[in-house]
Amino acid sequence: MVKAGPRKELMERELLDHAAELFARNGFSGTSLQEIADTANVGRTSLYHYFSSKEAFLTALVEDVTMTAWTLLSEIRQRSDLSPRRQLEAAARMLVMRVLSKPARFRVLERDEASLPEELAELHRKGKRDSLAELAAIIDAGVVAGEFRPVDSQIAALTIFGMCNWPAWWFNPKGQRNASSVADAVSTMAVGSILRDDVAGPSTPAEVIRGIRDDLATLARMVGLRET
Amino acid sequence: MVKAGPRKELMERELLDHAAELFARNGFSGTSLQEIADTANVGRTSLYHYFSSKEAFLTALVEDVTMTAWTLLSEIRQRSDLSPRRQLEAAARMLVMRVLSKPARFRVLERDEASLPEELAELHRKGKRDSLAELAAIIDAGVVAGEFRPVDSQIAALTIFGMCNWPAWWFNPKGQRNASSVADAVSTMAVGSILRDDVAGPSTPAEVIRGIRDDLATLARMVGLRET
DNA sequence: CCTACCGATCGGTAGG
DNA sequence: CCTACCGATCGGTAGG
Repeated sequence: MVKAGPRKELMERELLDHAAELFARNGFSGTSLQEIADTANVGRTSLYHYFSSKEAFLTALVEDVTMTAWTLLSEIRQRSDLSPRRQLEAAARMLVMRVLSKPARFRVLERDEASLPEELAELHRKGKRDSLAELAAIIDAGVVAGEFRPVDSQIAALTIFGMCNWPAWWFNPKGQRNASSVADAVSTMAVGSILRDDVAGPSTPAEVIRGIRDDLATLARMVGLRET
Repeated sequence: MVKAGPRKELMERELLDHAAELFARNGFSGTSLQEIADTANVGRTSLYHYFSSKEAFLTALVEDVTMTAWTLLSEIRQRSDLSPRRQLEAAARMLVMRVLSKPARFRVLERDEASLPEELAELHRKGKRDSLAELAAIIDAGVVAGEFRPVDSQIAALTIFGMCNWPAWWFNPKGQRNASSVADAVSTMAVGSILRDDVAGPSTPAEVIRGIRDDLATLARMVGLRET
């Protein structure tokens, strides 16, 4: 990695931020280089000093966003100190925080997927596929462990990605809610959405008795009795 | 409403379907009228016989989609035969089915919101605002009734919209899952995401005892005893 | 006068 | 970081 001059780096960063906002609002095709230049008060052709093409803006915007989710999800899934439920909670929280750290870039990536150069598009598709598989694996583990309902883990994983990505479209960094509280709320909802619970309520006396026995066992542990 | 010739209506419908797919894939700005014309095997200028401008395609695509959600949600919220929980379940199911009936149009509406003519954009914003309020009202009612956890109803409603809209981006009508089973899965997850349950588990002996008392009351009802 | 188009070309603007 | 341009293609409209 060649160290670029700080002036140039600063300008690149500023141009990218403007480009992200414009691409997120009007799309890649709907944004002209002239518009990007205008927001930065430079001539249009001067942009080519920093980015070799319009596509290079898009590449720079999304390349740091595309591949990271899979790595992070994989690390969470391998943490044996966390139950699947806690893994899912951590995963959802991480996904929301990640999305809210750069909301405009996520909207661009989601929106203008088809405009990505083929090599990057392939990385992006692989990243999505692998991330989905990691999240589905966490969910399957939780189903086997009895923590989660016996859901279709593909649909559940896709739906939870939806929950975690959606804040990119409505979150206002200048609003009253901070990213962390949104992440807490969404991750709690994500866990709740597939958590095994008394959805239907106990429906037979036998189930009620089993519930009482569970409660008594919990109570026994609390007061220090050995399990019988 | 003037009855148009069936031939013209048929052609309009076919053109709209092609336009929806192209707009959904490459965006409004990223799609040329030439491309739409090519997929329908007509000359580009012939399109002007059916639609007065490129914008008219966009308007026709989304105008039937924009305002309907609010009406349907409002009707569900006013059904006094349904508890808030069942209202939420019905609402989520309806939202998913609605999205999956025309996935491409929903993607276009979400993606190219900024390209809508101002009058339609205003309707769209109002539709989203009102729909959010209806869903939040259902959630608030459920919180008051004790069916739902005491969530921030705005965040919860936005997140549930996210869950219900996301299938538009991954659902494959030719795949093995049908729309109805996806709607069932997502609506169950939506309800579960805010349903009051033992999310944290009982944490004090007093809570365990309360749980046992609840179970005993349930058991008493089952075997026909009067509540004490 | 209507419909369903056609080949050609308008004035402007795109990325480079 | 500008001026001066290019090949092409854009959405939209002309006459027939």
